[in-house]
Amino acid sequence: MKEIIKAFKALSDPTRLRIFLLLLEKDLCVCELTYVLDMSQSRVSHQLRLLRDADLVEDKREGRWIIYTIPQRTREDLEPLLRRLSGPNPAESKLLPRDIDRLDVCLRENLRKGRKAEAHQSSV
Amino acid sequence: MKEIIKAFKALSDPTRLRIFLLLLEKDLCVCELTYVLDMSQSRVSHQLRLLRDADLVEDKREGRWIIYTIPQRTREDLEPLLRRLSGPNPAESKLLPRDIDRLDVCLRENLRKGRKAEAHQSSV
DNA sequence: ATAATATATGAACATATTAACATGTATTGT
DNA sequence: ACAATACATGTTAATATGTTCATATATTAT
Repeated sequence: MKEIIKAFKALSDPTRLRIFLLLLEKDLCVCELTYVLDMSQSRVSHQLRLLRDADLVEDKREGRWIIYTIPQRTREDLEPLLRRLSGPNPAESKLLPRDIDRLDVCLRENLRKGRKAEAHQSSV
Repeated sequence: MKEIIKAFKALSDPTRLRIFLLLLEKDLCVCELTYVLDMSQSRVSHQLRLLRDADLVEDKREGRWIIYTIPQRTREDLEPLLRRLSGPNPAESKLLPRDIDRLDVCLRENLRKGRKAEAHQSSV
């Protein structure tokens, strides 16, 4: 029962739910999440820790980055519920449009490898 | 997204999760819940309100009592998840043994109709 | 080695949540 | 009408949570 509560609690905060929904779309490192969410790195790290403590995400180092992932089991447990819960169209992701946009930008500009996305307003 | 958060938040408190799990087993009135949980009536009422605000339970007056129910839709959404989440045996209820016991007593003694369970320690 | 990048963590503060207590309302029984 | 039962609600105090700021650690590049 403690584990159930931890899991629900972890997902009952807007910041963490946004992170979780983003990770459902794609594995991401902290700096990518920081960019997409437009929040301080420390804030993102803190919340990632809680998600990890609740066993909702896993992390693995990959060179300089630490990539966060949702384990398959967790995905199977929660994805169906998230699709069903509230909202007129249960099929579509519950992500904020804003987060979808910034995730797109982040992936197109290859934030992780290229190190050139600091000024993402720049040239084509 | 706000609704999702409300639902998760509602289930992320031990008191409310216990109530929810009890209601999954059987529709109950406030005084039955108060007895089973062994808590103050006001505390139970408060928590029921939050569950209701999160659309996780419904209430209907029935004579002197107000019966709390989990709507079918909600049941379908959450029962599978609760069965899967953590615990060696996903099939069994996640209820505390203590709550199971007291629920049994409560139902055997017919707390609602009989008005005789005040001193449940009493005679046969 | 040193600097730069990526991430984690600890302390302090503000805010939100929970529980206890007192009290209010609605229904039933006499 | 009155008392008793069932339930709800407002207020306050204790506790938990989220965010920020400062700082620490780990990896890579030079």
